[in-house]
Amino acid sequence: MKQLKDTSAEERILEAAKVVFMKYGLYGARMQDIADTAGINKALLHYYFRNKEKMFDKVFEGALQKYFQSVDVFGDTTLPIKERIFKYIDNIVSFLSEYPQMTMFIIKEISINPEMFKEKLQALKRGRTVRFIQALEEEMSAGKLRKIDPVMFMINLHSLCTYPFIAAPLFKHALKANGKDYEKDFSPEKLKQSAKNFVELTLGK
Amino acid sequence: MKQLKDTSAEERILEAAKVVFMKYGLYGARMQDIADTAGINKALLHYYFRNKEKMFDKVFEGALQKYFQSVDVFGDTTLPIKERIFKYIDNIVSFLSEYPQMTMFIIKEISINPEMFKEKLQALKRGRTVRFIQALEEEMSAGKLRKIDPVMFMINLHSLCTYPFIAAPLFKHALKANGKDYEKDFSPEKLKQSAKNFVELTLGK
DNA sequence: TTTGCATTTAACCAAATGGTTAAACCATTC
DNA sequence: GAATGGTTTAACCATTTGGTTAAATGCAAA
Repeated sequence: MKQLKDTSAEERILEAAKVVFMKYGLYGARMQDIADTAGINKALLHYYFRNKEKMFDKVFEGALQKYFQSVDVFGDTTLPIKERIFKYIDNIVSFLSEYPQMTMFIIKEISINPEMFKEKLQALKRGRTVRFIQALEEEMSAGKLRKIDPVMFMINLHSLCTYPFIAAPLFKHALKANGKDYEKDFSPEKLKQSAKNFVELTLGK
Repeated sequence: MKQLKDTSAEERILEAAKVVFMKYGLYGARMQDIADTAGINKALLHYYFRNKEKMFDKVFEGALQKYFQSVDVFGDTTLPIKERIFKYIDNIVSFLSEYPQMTMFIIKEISINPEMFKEKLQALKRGRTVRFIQALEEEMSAGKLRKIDPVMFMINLHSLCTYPFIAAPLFKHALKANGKDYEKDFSPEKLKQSAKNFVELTLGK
């Protein structure tokens, strides 16, 4: 089992909890596994974070915070629409390059236990997405953007930016067959460019 | 001849195992939970499927089988390229409409325990994807399709078809704010149409 | 040096969990 | 009716797991 060191115990525990919870989820994660990964005794976990759920909460809250930070740019009304979209692409792809498991973690845990996170989710969104969709519709009506289904556009945009990270293990496997180097196809820069192409292609310029 | 009950115990167990394993994964799932869901005694599980891992194997094998069935059409060289793509879109979207959690289940379990599934994955793919990408490249060279990065195209195509199901819980939450009925935006038919538009747009006609 | 406090540990504990066993049930066959 | 064999169950068992406790350690202030 991999160990983390060279930081305070509390930090090491949180970092280890992040790793283990992301991999196994709330139910699948084992306290002993977290302790081993952090390189400390199991009792320490309970000293710093009363119990498993409280520890999970800390980890999940941090994850949500960081995740929704990428989406916040949609609400920045000082920027023109397309720039907001491009910034979102840069944000989310860079973020997921660092934490490729984040999307699955958040979605899985929410779908397992929706009640647990209702308030937290409610606090994070304040109609950002819905308002942005309205802004899209307005520009389409004004003839500044091609008229398409704005909701489907948003879904597609998120899909292009997010799924490549989720499915990376499968893709790598499916594409590994001849001598070609497919790692480069997952480079963040290529993904960003591809998503931006999609935006230009569908919204017109 | 033995009379089939409308649902035999064994079938009910497998069905319950599917539900519970998909939700919690191998480590997170509890045998008692599976037994309760199936409405039988816990010992029955071990009677039909020796142990947890063997039961999981059965479930996972079935999942893989069904999942890769959707992709098989890429290898059907009797069909023109674009028709293969369109058929894949129809296949995968219809399949995921029925089992929205399938993608996450497969990817999660593989990423947790890659060794466990190496052989099974190896058996399922025989360069299908790689050969299809070569076919794409040939048609591009022949001027029949617009010249784009074929690997990125495949990644994008899968993303558009798959991610909407994965993220449905999040999307529904993010979009639920005014009186609009957003359920229709997740209709399989709309998704298929949107993915096909993407294909036409990027590969040219 | 000693006091006080945060940090750390080994040793436990009760409950949950995967798994076993032996017996009961029940329809069919002899 | 007895034997057969697949099906079902309650009662167990050993291990794992989340959580507790009391004592040890280190360290900074008095």
